[in-house]
Amino acid sequence: MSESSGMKTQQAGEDTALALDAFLPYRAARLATALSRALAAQYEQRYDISVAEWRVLVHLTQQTEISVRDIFTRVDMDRARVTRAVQRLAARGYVSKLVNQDDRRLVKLALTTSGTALASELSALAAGFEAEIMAALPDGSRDQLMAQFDLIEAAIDP
Amino acid sequence: MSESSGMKTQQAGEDTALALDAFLPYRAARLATALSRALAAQYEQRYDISVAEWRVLVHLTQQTEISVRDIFTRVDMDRARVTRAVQRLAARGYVSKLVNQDDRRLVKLALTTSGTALASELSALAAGFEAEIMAALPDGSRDQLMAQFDLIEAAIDP
DNA sequence: TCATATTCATTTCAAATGAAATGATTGTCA
DNA sequence: TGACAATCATTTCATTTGAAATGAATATGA
Repeated sequence: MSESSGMKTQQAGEDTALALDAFLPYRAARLATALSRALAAQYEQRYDISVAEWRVLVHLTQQTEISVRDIFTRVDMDRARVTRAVQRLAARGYVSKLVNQDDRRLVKLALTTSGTALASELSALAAGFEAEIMAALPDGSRDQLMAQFDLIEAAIDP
Repeated sequence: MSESSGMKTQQAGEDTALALDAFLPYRAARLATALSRALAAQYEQRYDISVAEWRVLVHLTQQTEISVRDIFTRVDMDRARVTRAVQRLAARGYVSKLVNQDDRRLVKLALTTSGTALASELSALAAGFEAEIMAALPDGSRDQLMAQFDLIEAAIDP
């Protein structure tokens, strides 16, 4: 407590100081890790599923018979991370891996029966988690946030 | 291209499907990495500074003579990561490390002259980067976003 | 057709990460 | 006062990460 009342021998560049708490990249990063941690705390130990595995599962819930590439181009993970997540999921029987016969470089991924069941449980859990958080925000905040996120991402890419 | 027109042998659980593109934790993570990557691309090679180092620098711009703990409790990094970032910054002469004589367990961090100069350049670069992005959003979006982020973080913590 | 380039999934390897252990210092309370 | 708990920064160690290399398959163009 004596620390915070200590004299500052040098006031660092007042003029150039960046308000970290209002700096978008930093706040986005902080928000993302807080959300990820809080959500992961609800399923990681209970289902023994990592964030990467969870993303692959949910992605397969939306679209089945897709390749590793289909996932990592849409889901913001690199190829290696997707490959590893798929390996773990396949080893535990949640995901099936077949060679795509139309193009044998591609892998054909799909949820198994138990994978579908697991994904359902996880989706429900995730939806509940999100609903709890959104309840603390004014109505319409969700759509507003998504629209803002879309605009920001669009402003970055090109 | 033949891939996307392939038949789906199994339509995965329509009822339980989670819309990943509208799922807050996922979108926050995607936004954060996109912002972090785009910003880092502007300073990483030019100044040879990592994201962790950048955060420590900016934090020291706001408050000088602080401890490692002061940083990692506020800046969403764990102790080890802050220690390492500080080590690299100190080795290159951007940050000074002294023992706090009031409590000799604590380290007293401060920017050096060259560290202050570097932080100024980086802050200016970062502010410009952010300004470009915010220009693509309606007026007031920034405050709105920060307020929403605050609410979400508050809904998570307790 | 055949040589070359490209695409895909995986593996390799070095670096980054973070949980837990460590050593040093300070706080607490009987 | 003195034993024990708590706090701080750092280090250790096992895991995760991602860029680049690899090997297999397909596309392209002479």
